Amino acid sequence: MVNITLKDGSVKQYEAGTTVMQIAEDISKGLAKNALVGRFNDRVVDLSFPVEENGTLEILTFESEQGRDAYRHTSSHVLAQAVQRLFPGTKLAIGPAIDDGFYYDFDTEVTFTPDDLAKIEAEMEKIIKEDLPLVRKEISREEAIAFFKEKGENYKVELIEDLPEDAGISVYQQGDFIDLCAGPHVPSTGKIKAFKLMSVAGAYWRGSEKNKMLQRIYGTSFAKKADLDEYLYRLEEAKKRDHRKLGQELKLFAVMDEGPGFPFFFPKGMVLRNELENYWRQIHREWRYNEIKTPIILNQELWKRSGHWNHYKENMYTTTIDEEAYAIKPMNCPGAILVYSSELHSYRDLPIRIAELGLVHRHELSGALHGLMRVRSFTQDDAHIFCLPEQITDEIKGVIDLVDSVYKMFGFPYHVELSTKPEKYMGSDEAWETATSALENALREKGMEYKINPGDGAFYGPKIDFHLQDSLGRTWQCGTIQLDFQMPEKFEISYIGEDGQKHRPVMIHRVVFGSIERFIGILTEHYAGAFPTWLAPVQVKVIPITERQLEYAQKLGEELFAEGIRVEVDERSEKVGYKIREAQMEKVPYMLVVGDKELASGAVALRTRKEGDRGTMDFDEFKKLLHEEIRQKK
RNA sequence: GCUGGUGUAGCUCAGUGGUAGAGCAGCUGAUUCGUAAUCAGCAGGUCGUCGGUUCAAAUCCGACCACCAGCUCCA
Repeated sequence: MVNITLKDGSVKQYEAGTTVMQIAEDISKGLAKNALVGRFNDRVVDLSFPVEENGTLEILTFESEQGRDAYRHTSSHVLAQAVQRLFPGTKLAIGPAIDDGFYYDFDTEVTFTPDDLAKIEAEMEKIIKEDLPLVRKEISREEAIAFFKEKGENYKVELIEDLPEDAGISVYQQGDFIDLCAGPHVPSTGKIKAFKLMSVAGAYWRGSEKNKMLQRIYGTSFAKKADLDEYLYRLEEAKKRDHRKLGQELKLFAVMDEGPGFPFFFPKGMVLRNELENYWRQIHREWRYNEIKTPIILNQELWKRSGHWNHYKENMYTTTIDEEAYAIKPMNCPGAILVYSSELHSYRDLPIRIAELGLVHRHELSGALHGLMRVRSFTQDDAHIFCLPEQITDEIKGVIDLVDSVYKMFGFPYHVELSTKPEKYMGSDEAWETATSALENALREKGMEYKINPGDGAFYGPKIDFHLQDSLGRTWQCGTIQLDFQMPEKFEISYIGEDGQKHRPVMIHRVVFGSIERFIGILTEHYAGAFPTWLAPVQVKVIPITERQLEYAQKLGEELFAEGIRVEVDERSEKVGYKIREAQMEKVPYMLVVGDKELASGAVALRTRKEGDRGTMDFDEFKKLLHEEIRQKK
C-alpha cells in the first residue's frame, strides 16, 4: 500500500500500482471526468501513470496550466496525425503547446492553403471521434533512432541524437500514429472537445534562418465549445483595439506606401507625442537629467570608432557629403559621448545624466515592420549616465524606479528580462561578467522578478529589458537599461579622480518609453483609443443644440481655449444625437451640451465619454474638475 | 530577408473575361432638433505598379511594390 497526500491535505491509502485515473475516480466522478493529467511529487504525469510510492498527488484539469498544456499538446498530435493521413510523406518537426494554443511544424512539398486547413480540421474531428487512446512507451535510444529513421522522420532522428545521453526516450501512440514525445498527454483523442486551426505560417527548423523553412500550422483548443467561442470573440475585440486601426480612425498617425516603416504623425497624434514629451521632460528634471540634442548624420569615422560599423552596419543608412562617408545614426550613444568629452569632468560631477529625445534610423527587415511598434525611424527617449564604478548599482536602481513609476502611472503590466552576451560582441568576457552581475544585483536588490534572455544583449553590453503587451498579448520591449564598459574605452573618455589622475567612467544607456512611437502604439491599444484627459487630442467638445446657442457655445469654447484646454465647438446644424455620437466615436472625454436652459442659466449639461449624461453643472465648477483631472494625469 | 495570404472611392466592403457598384465619410440645399446616425440631391475610382495572354482584363499569367499573420531580427 502507498500513502497518497491529496491537494486538500488528506491522506489516502491505495495499492501500489493504482493509476492516477483510478485515484481520480475514487475522489469524485466529476473530477475523473475532467481529469487530464496528474501531478505526482512535482512531476506532471499521464492519468495512466501507476503510483508506486508514497507521495502527493494533484489531479489536473483544463483549469490548470499543466492541464491545458497537455490538452493542447495532445491537440497538436491529433493535428499531426490528421496531416499525415491526408498528406502521406509529410515529415514532422516539433509540435508543442503554446500560450493560447498549439502548433505543429511540417516539412512537405505540398503548400497548405486555407482550404487545406478546413480539410485537416475535418480529419481531426474524425480522429477525435475515433477516441484513440494515447499510449506511452519508453524505448531505448537505438530503438528510437532506428524506428524514426525507418519512417524517414529525419527531424525526429536529429532531435533524439541531440538529447543528453542519460535522457529517457518515450513515444506516444494513438492508433497507427506514433510520435516522439516526452509527454504527458491526455488519455485519448476523444478528450479534445473544441478546437480550431488558426493559421499557417513559415517557421525555420530550430528557429535558424540557415535551416529549411517548414510550414507551421497554428491552432487552439478548449475544454468547452463556449470557451473557444469566447476566445475567438475576444480576439475579434482585441483587433478593434489595434493601434494601426485606431491610428487611422482617430487620425493620429499612419504609415504610408511612400515610406514603409517611416511613420507620419497627424495633428491629433502630435498632441499625444507632445504631451508625452512634456511629461518626460518633467520627470527627467525631477530625476536630475540634463537634455541635449545631437545630430542625425555623423561622420562614418565616428561609427567605426564606436564599433557600430563593425557590429551594426547592415542596419545603418549611409550617405555621402562632400565625398566623405557619413552615416545616419542608429543609436544616440556616440553623440552623447562627444558631448561628455567636450569638457573635462571631475569625479565630483559624477554621475552625469544626459538625456536626449533622439531620432534614430535603422534598416529593419521589411517583414519585421509592424505599425508603430516596429519601424525604421523612431525617437528614443534616451539617456546616458556617466558614473563611477561604485555608483553603478544606485544608478541602475534609480532607473528601475523611474521606469516602474512611469509604467505604473499608465497602468501597464510589464515583465523584466535580463539579456546576456550575444554571439557578436565587443570587449572582454570579464567585463561582460562584471556588467551582467551588476545588473543582476540591482534587480535582486530591488526584489524584481525577471527572466534571463540568453544572448540577447546589445553588442556593447548586457541589458535589463522592460516588456509591455499589445492588445493581442504580444510583448514589445520598451524600457531598457544597458551597462557599457566598451564605449568609454573606445572613446577614451575620462574624469579626474581625487588623485588628480584620469580615470575611466562607466556608461549606462537607458530608455524609459523605449521609443516614443512604440510607446504611443502600446498606449493606444492599452486605452483602446480612449486616452485619459491629459493626453486626449480633443479634451472637450461643446455641442450647441440649435443655432440659438451657437454664440454661447463659442464663448465657452474661447474660454476653455484660453485656459489651454483642447476644445472643439461643433457648429454644424445637426441634431444633438448625431453630434454626440460623433464625439463619442472620437472618444472625446467631455461633451458640453448647451441648449436654451444652459444659455439662460450660464451652465453646461455635462456628458462624459464613460458615464454618459451627467446633468447640468456650473461651468466654473466643470473647469475646476477638468483642470484638476488634467493636473493629476488621471 | 523567408513562408503563406491580401491589395477595387477618404473608410468598410461587393463585383471570376464583355460599359466599375453599395454603405459611411465629403460637397450643396432643406431641417433648428435635449444626449450614439434628419431628409434630398451632387460629386468621387489610371481596380497597388509595370509587363504579358486575349477581339476584350478589376477578373487569367509573370515581375515588382506595399500591407497582414508567422519565422528570423530588434526600441
